[in-house]
Amino acid sequence: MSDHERDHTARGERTRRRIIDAAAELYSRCGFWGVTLGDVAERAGLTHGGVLHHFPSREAVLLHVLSRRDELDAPLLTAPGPDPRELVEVIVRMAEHDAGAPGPVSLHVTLAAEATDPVHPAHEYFVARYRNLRDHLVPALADLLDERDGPTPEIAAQQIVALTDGLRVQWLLDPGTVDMRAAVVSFLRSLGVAAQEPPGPGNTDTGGPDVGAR
Amino acid sequence: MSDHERDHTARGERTRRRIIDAAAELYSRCGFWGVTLGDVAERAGLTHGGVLHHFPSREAVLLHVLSRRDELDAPLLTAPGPDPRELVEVIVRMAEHDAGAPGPVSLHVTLAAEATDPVHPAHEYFVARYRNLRDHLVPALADLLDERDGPTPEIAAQQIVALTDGLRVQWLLDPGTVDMRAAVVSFLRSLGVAAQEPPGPGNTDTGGPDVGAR
DNA sequence: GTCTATAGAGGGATAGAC
DNA sequence: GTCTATCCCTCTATAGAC
Repeated sequence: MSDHERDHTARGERTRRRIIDAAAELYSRCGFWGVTLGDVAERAGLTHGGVLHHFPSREAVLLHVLSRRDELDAPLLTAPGPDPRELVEVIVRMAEHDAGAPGPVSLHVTLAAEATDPVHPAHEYFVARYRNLRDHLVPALADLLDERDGPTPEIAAQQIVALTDGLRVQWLLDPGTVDMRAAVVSFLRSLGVAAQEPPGPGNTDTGGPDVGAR
Repeated sequence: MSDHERDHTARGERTRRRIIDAAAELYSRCGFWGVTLGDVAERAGLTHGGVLHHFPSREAVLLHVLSRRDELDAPLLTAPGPDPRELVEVIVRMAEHDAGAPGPVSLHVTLAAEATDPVHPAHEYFVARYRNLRDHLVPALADLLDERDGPTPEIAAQQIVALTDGLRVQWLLDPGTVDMRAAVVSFLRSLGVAAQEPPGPGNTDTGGPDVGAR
């Protein structure tokens, strides 16, 4: 491959990436139905014809946004289940991380709710994602929970994912009224899987590993 | 007022109601951005011109859908806070009721997520709604919780609302994998506000009173 | 009270110039 | 690889017939 060709395709890749990032930002605010090809093109710095050179259709842009998201948290979903001893820390770090990253949080919340409709182009994606996520948490929870007087690991996984998602909605609507980290830590203590004292300082974005439906 | 006039306005009211109900059903599947005036008109059995005779704009239809929703659960939001002794029962009944009513659940989940965007026409509505809902739960929780080793009433209210919302998303995506009632009951037990034995039988729609963000 | 007609803007997608 | 031009369709909203 010549230098010329390499530069050529490298630039194409960069443009595709710019388009995907632009679309992700817009979807995070307005959802898939609220964003047009023209909106995406404008934010990516080209025309809507240009976007359609890189992606065959509007729907294809969405699917590539979702693939990109999977790449970004591949460490989470392809890795083996979290070490039970680290589970609590991982979940709490996710809440802290979320609190510093409204964009990705909003992308998840908005698209997941839209994709509730079986006809939505991302429906199958989100069904599979939630299944994987819960299945990913169950083994570590099975280790930590006392099944005698607490939820089953399956129920606890549903609860943790639900709590996380629900807090995100309240926080996005009205950030000042919700403390995602405190609510998550307190829940893990109620479950009996976290110590009584909080494992770390307040609402800081540690940039640490990520978990949760997002 | 003549009989003629009364029949006239009564029919108008019925048509407005039909339009609002049609819009609510469609919004529950596709959100506000995913539904056009033509869609609403078709389902209500008129043309889009007919719809615009009753409502000045597309946005007005949405706002009337939200008002209608408020009317339907006025007993919840205008009543004084639940009696602490009934709080658990009310919350559990809500989960059971939801499990039999995907339409209203989906309307809430989809619009709340969309309305996360400050520009969405329903943004202010949902901000206020969540504030009211949490404030409504706090007094009863303050009565029930042992503050020494549990969450504050404010945090517990955030958690209950979040758990409920999050479970709804998982349930709508994949009903077979989620037991909303079990997850809620188990959480209330973890909080120490519900007895160890479940207060009633399995997933039955009792048609009882309603609580929750919806 | 509902319809048809129409305006005017904007949507997604294709073709071809550069 | 990107743009412009274009097609055809759908959208919201208005005006006026019935």
